[in-house]
Amino acid sequence: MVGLFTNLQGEIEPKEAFSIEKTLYCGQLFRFYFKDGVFFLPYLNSLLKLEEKSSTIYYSVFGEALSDLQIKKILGLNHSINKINSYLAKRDPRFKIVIEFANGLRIMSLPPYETAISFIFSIQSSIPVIKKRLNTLSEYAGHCIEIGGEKFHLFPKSSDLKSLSKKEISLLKLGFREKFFAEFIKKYDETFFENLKQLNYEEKRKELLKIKGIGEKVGQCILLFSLDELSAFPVDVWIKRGMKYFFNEVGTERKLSETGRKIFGEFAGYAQEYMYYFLRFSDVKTC
DNA sequence: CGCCAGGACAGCC
DNA sequence: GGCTGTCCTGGC
Repeated sequence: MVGLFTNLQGEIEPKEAFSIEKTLYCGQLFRFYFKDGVFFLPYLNSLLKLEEKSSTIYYSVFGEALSDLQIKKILGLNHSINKINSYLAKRDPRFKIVIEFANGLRIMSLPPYETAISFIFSIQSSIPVIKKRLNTLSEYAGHCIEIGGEKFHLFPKSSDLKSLSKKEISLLKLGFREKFFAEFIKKYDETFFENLKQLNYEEKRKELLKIKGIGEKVGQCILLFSLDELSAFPVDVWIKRGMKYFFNEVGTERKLSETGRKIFGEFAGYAQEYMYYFLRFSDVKTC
């Protein structure tokens, strides 16, 4: 249990397009719950409850307090989305249809330690599988918050994970990812990632790629979702198809990522998430 | 049951 | 630097 419950409440009126659904279902965050029109998001020592009613966001915070400003930052509501959209449309007008379709999606600002583990778990895995692994881990080692008889588990701290037994690790069924995870929790903690924030893009990227289990794609996801690098451009199989479909570009992940960053500049990460959302949820088939 | 989806890495050139 | 084979689980 996390201390005494605070139960802060408030509301946010987004000034520009914002959709909780698009933001949560685009694969940046795996662990959230949806029930009766309400979303629950574990975030560090807090549980955030969100409800969208006629474009107002009503929130409650359980566990550790979060300010209005912090919540906006977590949800990407601090980004000037109209400016970003017109910037991207200008960089490549062929992309307008994608921007239109995904409008409302925001890049979140997530805790890097958890994000790193989440994307190590994501290697060669589908979203439901990733979610199950992360939930199991949180149930073993994370703090629990109970609301109205419903239990929610926060993501474990580095200090919790260092004491995981071999057996508990094996129950996560990580397969070949297990060795990456076991080494990761031994060698890294939250502070390591907080310190990365002071480096520039290329330095951060290099540091991440030194970690076993973090390659080009996973590294760029961590940069984009948790290390304030909106120009990162992670290339997975979807984006690979998309780059061919929209720009007739092919090549390695590294090369396509550089191409995407050249086309879309400082907000390439938004273009990447928009593209992912479009490829997965629009009717347009690219292969 | 077989088949497929999904990235990192070592080993090779 | 790029290419190839291998690694494992769960859903269909």
